[in-house]
Amino acid sequence: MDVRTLCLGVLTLGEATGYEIKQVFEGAFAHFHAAGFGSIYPALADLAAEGLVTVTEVEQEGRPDKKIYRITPQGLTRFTEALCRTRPRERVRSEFMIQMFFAALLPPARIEDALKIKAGEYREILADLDRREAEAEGEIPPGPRFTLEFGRAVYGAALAHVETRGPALVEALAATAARNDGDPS
Amino acid sequence: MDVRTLCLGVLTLGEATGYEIKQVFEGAFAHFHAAGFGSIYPALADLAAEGLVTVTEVEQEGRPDKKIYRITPQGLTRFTEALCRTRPRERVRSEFMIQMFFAALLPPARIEDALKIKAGEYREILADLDRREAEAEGEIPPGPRFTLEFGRAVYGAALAHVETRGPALVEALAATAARNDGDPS
DNA sequence: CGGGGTTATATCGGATCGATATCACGGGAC
DNA sequence: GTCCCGTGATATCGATCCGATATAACCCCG
Repeated sequence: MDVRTLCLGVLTLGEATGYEIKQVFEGAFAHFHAAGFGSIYPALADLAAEGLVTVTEVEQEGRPDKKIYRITPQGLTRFTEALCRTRPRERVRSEFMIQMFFAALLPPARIEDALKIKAGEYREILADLDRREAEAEGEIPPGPRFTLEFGRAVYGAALAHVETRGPALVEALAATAARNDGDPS
Repeated sequence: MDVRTLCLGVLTLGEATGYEIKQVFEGAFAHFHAAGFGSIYPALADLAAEGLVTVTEVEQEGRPDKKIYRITPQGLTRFTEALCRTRPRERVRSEFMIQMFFAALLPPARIEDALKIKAGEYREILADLDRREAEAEGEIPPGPRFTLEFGRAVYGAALAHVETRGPALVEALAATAARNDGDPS
């Protein structure tokens, strides 16, 4: 699903500026679909040209005009169709896993650091999910709730794995490094 | 990390053709970094031009020439540096989560189907990881082992979540739909 | 003997990412 | 008090990446 369709989806939640849509991608959508300004602004321009959203320019003193986007009935139809038709793929791109896969090429201490940092990042993400739930106070609809809890389950498992299996990885790497030093056959 | 660097990484495991590199992306790397031919072939051409890999063309009857790529010492240095320098980000792009987030816009039966299909996909991925481990028979080095078990932990958690929380999602959606039908205020 | 899967190469257009640019306000550091 | 950084807001540009497509002949099953 392209960013154009995604923006349409965000606008089903209510009117928004491009900047606010970006905040949704960094907030509620952060753990399953991010997008940058370089995709969002052209997408909104296309949607407006197609009549799937309306634009209201609000003049602001000093700042650039604020453009408030609202979805049209055609836009909602279009989004619902796209949502139904889209086959639900899942792609991951993890430089962290690349580093772990090729861990033997780096010093064990470097891997140990990377594991510690990554554990910290996972804890932050989990804290963020908790915070978002606490702030909403039970008013989260079933769909968003499902995705939020999915995030918690997955990142919880990732954190647990890094914490429980990480030390064994570092040990194994240190042992191999020591063997290579001590017995350079 | 770009595909050029990734290909260099795959070649640290041994010589390979572009086609075989693609198979690694679909196998060992599948759950953390895929790549298509449209990225791999140009990447290999660039690497060869930079002297980071060598190419040996092997003529074959009928088929196109097979090009076997091997990493050079400069290539290994380049990859190790890139691996160390890269900050380990993790990005996810999940159309499945998008569908679940906007579940209220689709018929509950459609969501139920999507959940069932996704559970099946997760089971296949887990079976694939198990199969890969069984085939290697304990000869998996620590790095790849860590990533394989990470995949098991994460996809296991995802499957458990879909199976345990999925029914509650469908129920909640059905209840809302019924309320909207029965009491159209 | 036809159809589908495998081995193997490669390109092309469109989508996306990350960096960068601009402008001004408000608030905390010094 | 003034300087700088974060926030709100828009937008573009080049590099890269993705997906579809093209080509071509093999092998095996029915």
